[in-house]
Amino acid sequence: MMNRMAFIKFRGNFTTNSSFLHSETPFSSFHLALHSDVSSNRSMLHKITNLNDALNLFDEMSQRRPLPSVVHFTQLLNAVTKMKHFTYALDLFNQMCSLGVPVNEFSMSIAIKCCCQLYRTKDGFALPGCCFRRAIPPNVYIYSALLDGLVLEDKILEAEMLFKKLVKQKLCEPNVVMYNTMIKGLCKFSNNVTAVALLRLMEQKNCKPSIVTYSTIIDSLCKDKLIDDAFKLFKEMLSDKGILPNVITYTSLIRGLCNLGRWDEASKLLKEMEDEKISPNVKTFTALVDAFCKEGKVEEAEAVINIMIERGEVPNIVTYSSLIDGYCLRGEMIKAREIFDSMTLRGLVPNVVTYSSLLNGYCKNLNIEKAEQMFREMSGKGLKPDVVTYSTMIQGLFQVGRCVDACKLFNEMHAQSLIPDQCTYRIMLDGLCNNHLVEDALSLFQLMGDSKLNSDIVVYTILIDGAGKCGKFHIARNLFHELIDNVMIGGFCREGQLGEAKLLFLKMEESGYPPNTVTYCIFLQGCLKNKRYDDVERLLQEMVDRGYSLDASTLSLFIDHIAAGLLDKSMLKLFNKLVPKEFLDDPSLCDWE
DNA sequence: TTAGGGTTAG
Repeated sequence: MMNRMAFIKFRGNFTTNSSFLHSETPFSSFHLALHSDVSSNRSMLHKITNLNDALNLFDEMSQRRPLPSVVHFTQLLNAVTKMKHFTYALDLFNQMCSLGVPVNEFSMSIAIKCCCQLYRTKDGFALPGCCFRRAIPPNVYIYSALLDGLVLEDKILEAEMLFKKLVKQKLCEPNVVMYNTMIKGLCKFSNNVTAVALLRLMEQKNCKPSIVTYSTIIDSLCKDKLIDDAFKLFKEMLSDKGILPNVITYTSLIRGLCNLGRWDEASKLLKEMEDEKISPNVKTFTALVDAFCKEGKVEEAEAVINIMIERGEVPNIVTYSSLIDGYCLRGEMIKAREIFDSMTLRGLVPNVVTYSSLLNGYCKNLNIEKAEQMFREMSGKGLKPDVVTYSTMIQGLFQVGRCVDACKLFNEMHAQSLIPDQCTYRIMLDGLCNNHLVEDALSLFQLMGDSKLNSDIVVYTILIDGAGKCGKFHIARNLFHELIDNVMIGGFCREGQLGEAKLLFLKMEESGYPPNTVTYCIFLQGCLKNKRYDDVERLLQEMVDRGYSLDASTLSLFIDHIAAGLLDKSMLKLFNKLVPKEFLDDPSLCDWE
């Protein structure tokens, strides 16, 4: 079970083309275009498909007097952005400013988008200030670009705060794209409930949801295995709203069904989509390949690949990585290696995921030397092992009893500024316990600050089991009590039995198992969800006194309640002491008062 | 006469 947040997309670096001065394109044609009418200039801009042409055209444009209009510069800026050369686009934007081109909200929004795509959303936020100085009112395009940047960087709380601030202070009226961006962010964190609530809010505010809105939520529901809810929404979209599904909507649903092993329904849906004259694409086929491989059905997966090739679709790196997983799962490592090697012949360059798949295969088949070889090989190729690679390797080392090496690698991972996730901690704790190092496991458990990790029932099970096996029944019992209490309090809160929850909460202290940070978060969430606010402030103060902190989901709930005017703003002061610093590093976003 | 949103793997 992998945390969805761990799947941060790989960002490829582009290389600078050094043949800047040796371009084969005759620039005079672009030059001429600028003299002629606007429409032909536009068509010229459409023909620019490489960076050199664009940069040369920019040079030429900037030497002309009078300067071409901001519209022409913006078109060029956009062309560079579409090529994903964000650094160059930003550089051009700066040059535009130096040249005195009167930049407007169009060019500004492109510049902000570039900052955000480069994971420099903070710099993007500096630009609206620049907008004000230039008397450009930031509009819904600019704010949407910033919102998208926050979502891209997983700063979901800041994204929510920005969105609410925009609405509350009437800085702009969110449109369908802005709603979709916020919904995408919520879905990225599996907050489907709020995503659907936002969909309903859109309807209320007469902002028509689009196919993008529905597809985003449907995809998220499918990823969380809530396939029936996904189909409910699918039907609503089709029957009530008359919005037609496209290949993306179908692909999400087919993947959802396949991952649950509901093959018959998946194939029915595949047929339905073809009847609607919507052709499956590489991603649709890859979803099938992946699902077959996860069940070890590599023959079926290979058959799908053949069909897709017959249909003129080219399998990509994702398709083959899935196939490698399939063979690894069956222990057919020679075949897995063959697929890996054949990728290069097809012009596909294996990436971190591909390497990690094969490495995982070697670990699971207890060929640790080969796994270590892959680990070194990928570094040699300039690919940095990520959290998943490290976790896989650590697990492999524990499995062959090499605990010291496993711990070394865990430390090395820290040194590389990689943050261990839920999966890494489970592997570490399990590895230590299985190798009779329960004391070490317990100290590591104490060090795990994140309450999401601390409330992980799997983690508790590993530890209780480990402690029990080593005869440390006292420790096992303590852990068991902690777990049971947290589960019970959570259960009472869900059922609306706040009185029972509170009773148990108070009893914990008396019986020598004091509530931990997780217990507090669970109980506080219960109070908020049941609109019982009498104890909230006192509980927050207790948390401050005990040095505990609020986790992201509890904090997000608090923000919702404060924004809705259900809680006193004076509580915001307590948050400063209870919120991990990284959530509040941009004070401009937190001025609710 | 220039700007924004949704689907792929470990």
